Order: sequence, then C-alpha cells, then structure tokens
Amino acid sequence: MNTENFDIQIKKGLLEFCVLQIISKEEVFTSEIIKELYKSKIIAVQGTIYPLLNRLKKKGYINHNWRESRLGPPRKYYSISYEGTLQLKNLEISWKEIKSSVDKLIKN
Amino acid sequence: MNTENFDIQIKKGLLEFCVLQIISKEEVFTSEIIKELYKSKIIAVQGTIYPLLNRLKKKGYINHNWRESRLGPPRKYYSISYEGTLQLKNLEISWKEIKSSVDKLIKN
DNA sequence: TATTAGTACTATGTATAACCAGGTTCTATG
DNA sequence: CATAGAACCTGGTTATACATAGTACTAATA
Repeated sequence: MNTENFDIQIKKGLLEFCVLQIISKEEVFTSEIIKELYKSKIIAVQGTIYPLLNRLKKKGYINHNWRESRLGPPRKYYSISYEGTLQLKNLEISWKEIKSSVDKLIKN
Repeated sequence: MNTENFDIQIKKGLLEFCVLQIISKEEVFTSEIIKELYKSKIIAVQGTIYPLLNRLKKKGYINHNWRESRLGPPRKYYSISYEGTLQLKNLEISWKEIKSSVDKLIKN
C-alpha cells in the first residue's frame, strides 16, 4: 500500500504554483528554490524544476538576470513579473476552491 | 489570465482520491459519480472517469456488480474493497500533508 | 599548467493521467 | 423497424514530473 504515485501526480500543476510563490517572496536561483520546497517537505528534482522555470518564463510570469558566483558558474536569479503576481492571485483562489471541494467530499 | 490548465493538471491524482471517496460512501455507477463530483464543483467527463475506474479496479481498490435498469442498458455499480479503504486512509493522510505544505508556503 | 571536484544549467526519453472525439450495446418509444 | 437516450468503452493528444546524461564555468590541488 503506497501513495507514491499519488504524491507524484498531485504535484502536477501544484508545483508551478509553489515555485511562483517562492519567487514572489524574493529573488532566488534554482538550487535555492529546490531547498525552499524541501523545507516544506515538497521533494522536486532539477529535471523537474528547470523546465518548469522555462515554462513560467515563456508565459511571462517571471524574469531573470544573471549574477556571478564565487563558487561556480553564473546563476540565473528569478523574480516575479506583474503578470506573474496577477496569475498568482488567481491560482490562490483556485487552490482555495479545490481544497474546499475535496474537503467537503471527505466529510459528506 | 486563466487557471484552466492549472485546474486540469491539479486533478491528476486528486480525482482518483475523490472518486474513491464517493464510492466508499455508497454503491454508485459512473453517471452518479460524475454528478457527485459536479456537485462539489469538480468537473470531469466520461473519457476521464471510465479509465480511472478501470485503474482502481485493476489495483483491487474497488469491485463492481451489474444491475439491470429500466431506463437502458445494465449498470456497473462500484463498491470499495478492503484494500481500497486502507488506501483511502493513506491518501487522506497524504492530502492533509500536502495541504499543510502548500499553505505554509503561501503564508511565509 | 593540467586535473579534479563542485556548482549550475540544459536536453532527451519515459510514464502517468486528463482530455477530446468517436464508437458500441441495450432498452423504450413511435 | 427506426430512432432516441442511457451507459459503457477506446484511441489519440497533450501536459508535466521524473530519470539520466551531458555541457559550461570556477576554484583548489598536484
């Protein structure tokens, strides 16, 4: 009996929401995002997060600028755009509605 | 600005949980399941639910038995199995943890 | 200088699940 | 019969998370 597949599947969509949340708080680069997610017990790997960030960028929800690092190659620091903040608000509303729907189903 | 794709993606995994919840309450056939979901503002179509029920059946979480109907062809009535009830409990725990994780991210 | 390790970014292929569109079977009704 | 409606099923498309491998840059060490 395991919930492994459930945990993977439920990330679809939710993860984008979470990453947008993190970026909206402060400028971060990819490794920091993964660490922040991990703190919240959301495990995601590079192969997931890099394409996800490219999607958000393509949609115009985030911007990035390169900064040098003493410990390796330059880093892409991401920040949220105006459109991103609007989308984030919509996603929060959707998230609340979904939570409410599912919890009602459990109780009834 | 729309959350259509978010709404679709977040269903993945969640929908199976919701359907298992509905079946655990009473024996139902597919159309009733779709109506119950709709009541909770969860829109799902036949092309989604029929394969989903077959997956649950394959995993041994549900059983079904045919019953005749006066209004058309026989109906497949689904009921939850013992393994299904165990899985449902695990999914509820997972769901609570995920809710908690995401909500913490929003607040911080 | 050359090599190695560590960090950061990118690309390719696979699996899962929701969707759309269409098809089949059965019953009742005209 | 033929039609309509109800219930079931299937094939193809799409989106996203994952696994894996590869590239590029910097610093430390031999």
